[in-house]
Amino acid sequence: MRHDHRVILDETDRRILAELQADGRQPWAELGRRVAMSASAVVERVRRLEEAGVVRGYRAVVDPAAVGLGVRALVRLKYPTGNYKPFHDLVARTPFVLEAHHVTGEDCFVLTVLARDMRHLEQLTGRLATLGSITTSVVYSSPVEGRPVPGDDETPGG
Amino acid sequence: MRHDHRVILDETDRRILAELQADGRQPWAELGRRVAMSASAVVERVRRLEEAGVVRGYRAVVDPAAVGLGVRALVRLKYPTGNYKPFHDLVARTPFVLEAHHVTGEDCFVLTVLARDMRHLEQLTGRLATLGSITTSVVYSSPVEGRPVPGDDETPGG
DNA sequence: GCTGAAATCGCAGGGGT
DNA sequence: ACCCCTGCGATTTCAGC
Repeated sequence: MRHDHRVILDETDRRILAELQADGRQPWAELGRRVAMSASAVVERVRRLEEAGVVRGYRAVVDPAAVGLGVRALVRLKYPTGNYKPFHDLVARTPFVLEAHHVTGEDCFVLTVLARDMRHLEQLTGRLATLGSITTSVVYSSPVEGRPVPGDDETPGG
Repeated sequence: MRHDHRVILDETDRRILAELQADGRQPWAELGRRVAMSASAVVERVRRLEEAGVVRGYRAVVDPAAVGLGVRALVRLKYPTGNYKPFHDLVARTPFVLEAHHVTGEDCFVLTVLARDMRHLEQLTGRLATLGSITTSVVYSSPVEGRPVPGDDETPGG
């Protein structure tokens, strides 16, 4: 659970990470079978990966549309000041903001937002617009989503 | 595992989803304790949530920086034509593209990209730039990340 | 990293409200 | 529709090697 320092992974570690990103709930015994190790050995490796901060946890993947949040949007925010307090306060009490990234470029922040419908999105963006100038892009579809973090040596023809 | 049609969730379902998004690997017995139900009852509910497409799976959360991918960027792509084949082909064989969203606005696509370092990012964006005009924003930090999908009635003072 | 034994869990079947 | 209990096989865990 400590630092973010680089960790050296061998081939088995990478296979374990790929497996756990594909199915985070499979039994250790099953995972052991897939990477050709005993259950106890695989558990020890996973424990070390967690300890090293490589594996940060396990999460169920929930489909927003299935729970009534059918609209997804990316909101870019041009934030005028260096006082980030109002920004943090607003996103902290707005659970529909799934992500907020501080980025280079003209737009200081990029947010990923979920909304029930366009009316709800209008309301959410209205609140965000009190912080600064925003640009909203509504997501039509996501051709790529939920890809696993690749192993650090992966370079498949490109 | 069926359609994306709306599903009606009660309070218990929402608590289950919150728990499984916080720790997707906890034993059903433990989850039952937390929502005050027997293990078998909680398993039955989770099975139904999976069946309905609300829970799409379980994934380990891997820290990209810990495996040597210390750079994250958002790449906006102004795609000139309606022929999406070259785009899909390129992202399909580029595992460092974690997400690709088709969005409204001037930029047709927004991609989330991981890279080992700036040199690697330069290489990746160079490839993407063959498809169309791009705008790259490098992520400094992510004040909000990995938030759970909120219950559909959540409106906490905001 | 492997084995082996005890505790725990997962999974079906059956039944109650 | 929803929930609980029981039984058995599989899994987890922790010891020692």
